[in-house]
Amino acid sequence: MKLKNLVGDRFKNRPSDCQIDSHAIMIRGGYIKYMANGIFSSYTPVKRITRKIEQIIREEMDAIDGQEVQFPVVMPAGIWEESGRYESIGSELLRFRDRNGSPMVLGMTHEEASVHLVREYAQSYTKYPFMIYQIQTKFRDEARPRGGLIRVREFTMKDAYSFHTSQEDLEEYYEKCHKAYERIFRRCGVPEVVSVKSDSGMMGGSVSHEFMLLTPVGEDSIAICSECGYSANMEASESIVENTRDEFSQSLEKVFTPNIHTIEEVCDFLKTPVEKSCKAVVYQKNEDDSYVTVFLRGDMDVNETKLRNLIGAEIHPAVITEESCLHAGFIGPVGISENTMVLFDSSLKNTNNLSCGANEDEYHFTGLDLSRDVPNAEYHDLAKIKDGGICPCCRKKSISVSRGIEVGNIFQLGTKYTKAMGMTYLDSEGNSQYPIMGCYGIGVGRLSASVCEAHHDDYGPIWPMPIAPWQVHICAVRSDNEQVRATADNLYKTLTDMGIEVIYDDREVSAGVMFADADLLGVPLRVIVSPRNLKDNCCELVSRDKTFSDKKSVGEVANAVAEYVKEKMNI
RNA sequence: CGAGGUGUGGCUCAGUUUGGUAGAGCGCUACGUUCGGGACGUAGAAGCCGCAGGUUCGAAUCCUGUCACCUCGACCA
Repeated sequence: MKLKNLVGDRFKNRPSDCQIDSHAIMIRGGYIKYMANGIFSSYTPVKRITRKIEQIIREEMDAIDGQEVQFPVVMPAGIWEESGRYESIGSELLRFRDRNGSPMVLGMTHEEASVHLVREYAQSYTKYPFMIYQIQTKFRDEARPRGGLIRVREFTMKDAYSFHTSQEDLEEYYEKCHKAYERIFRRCGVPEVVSVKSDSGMMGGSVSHEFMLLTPVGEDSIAICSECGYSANMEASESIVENTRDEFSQSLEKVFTPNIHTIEEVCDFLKTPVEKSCKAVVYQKNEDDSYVTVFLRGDMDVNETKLRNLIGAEIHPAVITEESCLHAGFIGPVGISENTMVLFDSSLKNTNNLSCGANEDEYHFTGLDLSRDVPNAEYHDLAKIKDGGICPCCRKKSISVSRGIEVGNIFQLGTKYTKAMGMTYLDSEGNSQYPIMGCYGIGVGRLSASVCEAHHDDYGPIWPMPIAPWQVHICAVRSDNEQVRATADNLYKTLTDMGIEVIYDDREVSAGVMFADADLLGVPLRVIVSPRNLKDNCCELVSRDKTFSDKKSVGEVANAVAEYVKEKMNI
């Protein structure tokens, strides 16, 4: 199409309320228009981008046997009452009543709808497994939208739901979906998206991953190990922070004099009854029979799960007593402060040392004989992971913490929704079973904004060819010149006939305006037709990212463009 | 929901302290001169100064209330 017909203003000033670049660019470039808090309209360029992203998603979902369906945006409260989420979700779920006074909700996610859709169909194990997905508008009444399309209240999302008859089958499919996601992000031009372990939050279930585009403006903090590839959202990451022995000892002395305390003294300090003061978790290492002992405070149940993931071994809870300490190789009382755990290994066996735990501000227990050198002792605070900290997986000091935008996620849901909503099937032996579910989401609009955030310069976005609003941008500099106009018109027609998507700027404006607008549209390949070039009977090809430029004779330019486009489409 | 900030043509902002006819630049319209990185001249159009009360001869400006937005928290399939 011709640029002069494109609806939407492009302008020079950065709007003052835009905090992040992608937001400013999308406003300045005529991509989106603000309507209300967290609610935007999209102009043609961003609509074309998201349409292409959606098409890529469709192809990859279909390739793993997904079936596209569509759920309603407006749903009766009833099915949300079945799952229990009508009550459990807060004001993020928009509730209202229809003309008859029936309670309704605006869909913010569609687990309930997906179960509702298939629970009559899938009553036999022979129907499984299957996956259904949709690409559709969702509404979440977010407390604080921000960053243009990064965090909005109304948005388009691809959400998929798979149903299985065994955990193994779910895990196998989950892995397939994980790989499909990697292909999607690669094809959208952001192969740098990483998957990280995450908390499953209100979705329920156990295993989940988030797909994060790493960028300083992201809302989440992610810990990544450069050595072993471990990665996790900070919310979910187990962490190990090493304290040097000196720091540790110094801090410890502020709280206790270095001598042996009784368990009563420690418990008194911790304000915890003796009988339920602590529990020890002891497990046996694979190698050389040595022990690692972890002491948890009695009410730290949540960390037990994390710990199991961390250690990858059975854990044996026991109330700490003199006996259990002895068993673990230690003598005397042990206490742990809130959010603090201590790991140490059995090379300490038969010393008189007890362990000490630390958090950032306080060191809460004692028994350590500071006069003795204990070279193998490790003092760890598992409460917070830090930049430069120790990787919980490979134990090297190789953790780096980055910010990231969550552009997708995948969950192993289990039977939470099928149970709650009474969906069952008969297995091959005639027993009634609950199907096991997985769910898989990608925020389409957020992904487009994330690509912009990851690939832009001071002048505008640099869209990857597969999702660019147009593939080629023709600038007819001095279109009042007859030869320029004729050449550019002809090139526009030729390329369009070849099936290439062209935005054609034949306005009679100065070159500066023309190039600035082209930069804001971010089309990956630009063809400049101008009197200066035509003097040599050629046209100029320039890539938006400035890494490529070439001159081709007027006769060759169309083929050269087609070749370039074709090459860049296959990334 | 808590703390702070901002509301003035489409955009960026000045004017508010000390009340006195509504301002600039960009953008927009017309004509002319320019023409490879947001050119210039001339002439125009466009604003109930977020909204509602109040004080005053007179309010963008002072007072009260309210709404919206921004930032930081809380929250967040």
